[in-house]
Amino acid sequence: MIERHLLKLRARDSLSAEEERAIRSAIGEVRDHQAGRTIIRANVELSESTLLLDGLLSRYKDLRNGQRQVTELHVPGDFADLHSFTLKRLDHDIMTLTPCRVATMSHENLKRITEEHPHLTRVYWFGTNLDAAIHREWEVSLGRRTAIARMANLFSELHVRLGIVGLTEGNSYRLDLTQLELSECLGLTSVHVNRVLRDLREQGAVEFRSGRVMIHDLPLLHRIAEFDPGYLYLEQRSR
Amino acid sequence: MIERHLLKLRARDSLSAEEERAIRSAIGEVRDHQAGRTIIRANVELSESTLLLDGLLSRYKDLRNGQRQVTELHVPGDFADLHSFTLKRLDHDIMTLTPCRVATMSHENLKRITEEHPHLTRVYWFGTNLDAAIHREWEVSLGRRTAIARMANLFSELHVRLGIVGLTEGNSYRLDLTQLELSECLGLTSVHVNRVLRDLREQGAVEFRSGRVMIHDLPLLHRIAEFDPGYLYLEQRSR
DNA sequence: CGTAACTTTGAAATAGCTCAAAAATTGTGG
DNA sequence: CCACAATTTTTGAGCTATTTCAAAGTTACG
Repeated sequence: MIERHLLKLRARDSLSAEEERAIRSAIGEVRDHQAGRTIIRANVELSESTLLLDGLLSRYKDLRNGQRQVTELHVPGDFADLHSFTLKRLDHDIMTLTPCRVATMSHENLKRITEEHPHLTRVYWFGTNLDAAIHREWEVSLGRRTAIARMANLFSELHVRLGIVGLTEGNSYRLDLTQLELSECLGLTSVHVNRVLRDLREQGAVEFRSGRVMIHDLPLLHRIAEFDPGYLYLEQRSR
Repeated sequence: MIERHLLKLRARDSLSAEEERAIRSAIGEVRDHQAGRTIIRANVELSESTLLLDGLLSRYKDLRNGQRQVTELHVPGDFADLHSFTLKRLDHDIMTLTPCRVATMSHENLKRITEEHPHLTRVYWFGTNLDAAIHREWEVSLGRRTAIARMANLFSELHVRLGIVGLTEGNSYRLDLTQLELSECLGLTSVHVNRVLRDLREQGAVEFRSGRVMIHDLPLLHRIAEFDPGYLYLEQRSR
């Protein structure tokens, strides 16, 4: 059930059997949500964090004029809101982009982990710091990269993150987003996303159709993106 | 010495005398740096975190074409790289924008804190989550806001953050940045920053001259920015 | 007091946006 | 499995916020 979560954690640090047991016993209820539901609202006091088991989640903020900016996408194995443990409430909403299965971990149980498992605490702290690193890379994309490089970056990032949890088939993966949703990640309009996708397709780098990303030339994609996976911290830390 | 750091922490959570003592005894060496120096380089293994006592620091990433994106500014009382404790290395550089005084806290001492002070650990974990919240708000600015709203947001954010640590004089504060440096925060060119600053000045909202921000109409500034300080988590959490 | 760094302004260029409509795809009830 | 409504994708044409390039002022300071 939490296999993908363990895969994600073990891609960066070792976990003892004891720690794995602690995680398993901290997990609570499992829930299913339909696509397109806001499952966590900003500014609501929270008493549990949500672990994504299956599906795609989006952290986003809406502006008054109706524009939306997605600040991070979550793939299976990610905590959607581990940060709510220390923040108590969120500054953004979280919604399902596809049908999702999630598990909860109460803040009470997380507190127990901080009291009994210092190393596991650091592993989870690392997890939220990884989210921040992803935010930073997105800031760079949004602030400085061209539309095509932003798109290429997003596809590259998801290729790595989904690969870690076994959700890629070689250079291809499911990504059930509309072009409008992509545009909300990239700070673009959906019309422009459409043109950028055509451009990437015609260059022979990637194809995005019917909810699937097919990378035809990974080095080219990385070149267009100026992609450096360093910010995903794939190396093993030694406790 | 670490008074501003304590002010920042206590704006969000209570600290026991014991915890304050633990922080004080974890602090190491104090160092001074000239303006314009990169004091922490991406991808270098780190064994200590850096607490900013005085001055302004910038987290930034450079692109191959020479463009730069700043991902966060740090004010006195902030840890510049508390995240290096769990990340071990950074995905970005950190430089001084003004002359700075910093103190170090070794990762060894931080590790001891995670083992002996679970609540203080959560307070520090909160600190890195606050940085992530700031990143998210910048993503929204960079992705969706107009140039003038971005500028107004940055001035509003710094007004709050500097206020917490006693570095504002009413609606005015020191901000020793060039227009080029501002543009690197906002994903704009320095030419456009210049025009936006004129616009804000002519509207009677803010004036930025000779390293000082003078807010003439705070409600107007907030209105232009669509500023909501919720993401700065100013309320007290109850342990 | 000279020089480097920074700010300001102008004019032309452009990446990405807006508006609008057509084409394709997907989902649904019968 | 079909028909059709809704959603999504695609394309076109004109527009605008911001950039680029260039040069002139201004400020800081060694």
